[in-house]
Amino acid sequence: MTTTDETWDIAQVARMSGITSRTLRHYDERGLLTPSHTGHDGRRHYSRDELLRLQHILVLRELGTGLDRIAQIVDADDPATVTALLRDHLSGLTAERDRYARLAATVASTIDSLEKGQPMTTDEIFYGFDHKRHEPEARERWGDDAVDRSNAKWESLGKDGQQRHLDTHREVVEALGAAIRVGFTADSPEVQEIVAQHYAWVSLFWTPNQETYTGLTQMYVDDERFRRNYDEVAPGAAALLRDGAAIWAEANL
Amino acid sequence: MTTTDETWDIAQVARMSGITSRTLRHYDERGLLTPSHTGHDGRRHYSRDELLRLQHILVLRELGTGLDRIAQIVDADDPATVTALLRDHLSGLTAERDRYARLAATVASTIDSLEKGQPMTTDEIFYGFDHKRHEPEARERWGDDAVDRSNAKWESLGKDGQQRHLDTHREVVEALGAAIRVGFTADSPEVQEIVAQHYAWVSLFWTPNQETYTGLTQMYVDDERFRRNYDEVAPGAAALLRDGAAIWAEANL
DNA sequence: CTTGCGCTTGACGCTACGTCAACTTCTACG
DNA sequence: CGTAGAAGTTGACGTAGCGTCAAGCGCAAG
Repeated sequence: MTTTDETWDIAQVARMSGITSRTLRHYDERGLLTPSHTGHDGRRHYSRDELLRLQHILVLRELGTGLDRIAQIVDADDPATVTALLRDHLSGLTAERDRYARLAATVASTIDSLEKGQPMTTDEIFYGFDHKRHEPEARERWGDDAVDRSNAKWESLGKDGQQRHLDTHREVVEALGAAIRVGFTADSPEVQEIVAQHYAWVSLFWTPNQETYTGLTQMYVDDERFRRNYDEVAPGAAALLRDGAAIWAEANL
Repeated sequence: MTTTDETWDIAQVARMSGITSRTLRHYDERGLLTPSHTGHDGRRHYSRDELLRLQHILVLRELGTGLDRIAQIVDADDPATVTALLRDHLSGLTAERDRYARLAATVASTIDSLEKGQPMTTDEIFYGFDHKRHEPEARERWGDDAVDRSNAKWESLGKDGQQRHLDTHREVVEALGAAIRVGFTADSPEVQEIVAQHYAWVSLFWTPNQETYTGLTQMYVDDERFRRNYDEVAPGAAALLRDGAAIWAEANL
């Protein structure tokens, strides 16, 4: 019983997370992270939920997302939005990694030209330097559009609709399990129908095209966390969805 | 002749580099990047030198260095400082890459906990999240201390001392070449003496310890750009310096 | 002659905190 | 029990790196 009632004061949270207490106070001020309760003397106390939310916030902050948008994202607690956002997250992380790889190449080039004293062409000078294209893209990806629309959609569903939406995903996963047990193949009309349902489910918040949809389902297979979610109903469910999605997407997207 | 007299106006530079004209004006204002000349109407014109300087600036900016410090760095045009700084550059870039790898792991962990609804321990929540340690370190590494001392040292040398310093490195490289041709081994007193000279040369601006010094000389071998600089005098010069440094550092650092 | 484009110089705005300052509260110690 | 010191609190102002007007000028085209 005592383990679930743990709370931490501002200094402990600061040490654990590696940010300053000032930042925590700032987040409280902005309404981004409110302490679970405040002592009679005004001291802030945080519980496990706040720690998770904070970690969520910090990951997004690392990616350069503004606090306003972070608030929108972490407040969107429906699974479809979270799934879509995390997918972008992961691709954002790998994109960053690639960006630094290109930067390293540019630095090496610069070293070369500095050491040799040889001039580079103007094209070479800024090669691999997508700087302009990178920033706006990052901001667009997390733009008001996508997130706002997503949140608005979710809100507009009402309590009932939200519950139905959650149920829909359950149904998709279980239909996949049933299809596997019966032995349907990815190109069967039955599985294609399930894929269509899944696409409709995802599309409620985010509209993938052929490429991104096959990429999404591929990730369900590649990423252990997602795969487990599907395969716990029936082994191979994630793979079946991916294979079915590849066929379906080519025909319908 | 016409090729070396090229100039570009602010809009062209902005397009090439991917930054805004406002930023270029800001850099002019700060004295960070002054146009090669200004038209009678006040219009800014940039030549090749400014483009190179700008690229230098932008690379540093990507790494999160402040404009003040960027100015110090790009104004330090001596090879020892540049060598040390670029070494840190490259390690900084790979560190960033690693950081994003760890972030990806954290994101995956978060996905897991969100999907499963299972609580993570407080340690797990912030695992791989060196956030606090990362930022200050980056700022420290480029801190006033190192760069200021380096610049001050360089200035204090005077024109003569600066030239002597440049010559010293030439001497070290050529001594290595001679040692190779004569067949001296890394543990020979002659090579050890050369290493001592090289260490003294580096130490004028930056004082490596055993680990960082062996790391530095290892990089001379690993990085093609640096290696070429040594090996063009005699093949194997970089490797000989590294091997000698390993022995020398263990004995003297 | 004027319209419009692209530049110019101020000047103020903004984000995400850092950094005092002045004050309260809890804990430790004599 | 009194008090010092550590650690929290709330304002409030400062900072970096530009974005974003506003107002004006020079030049080429119509």
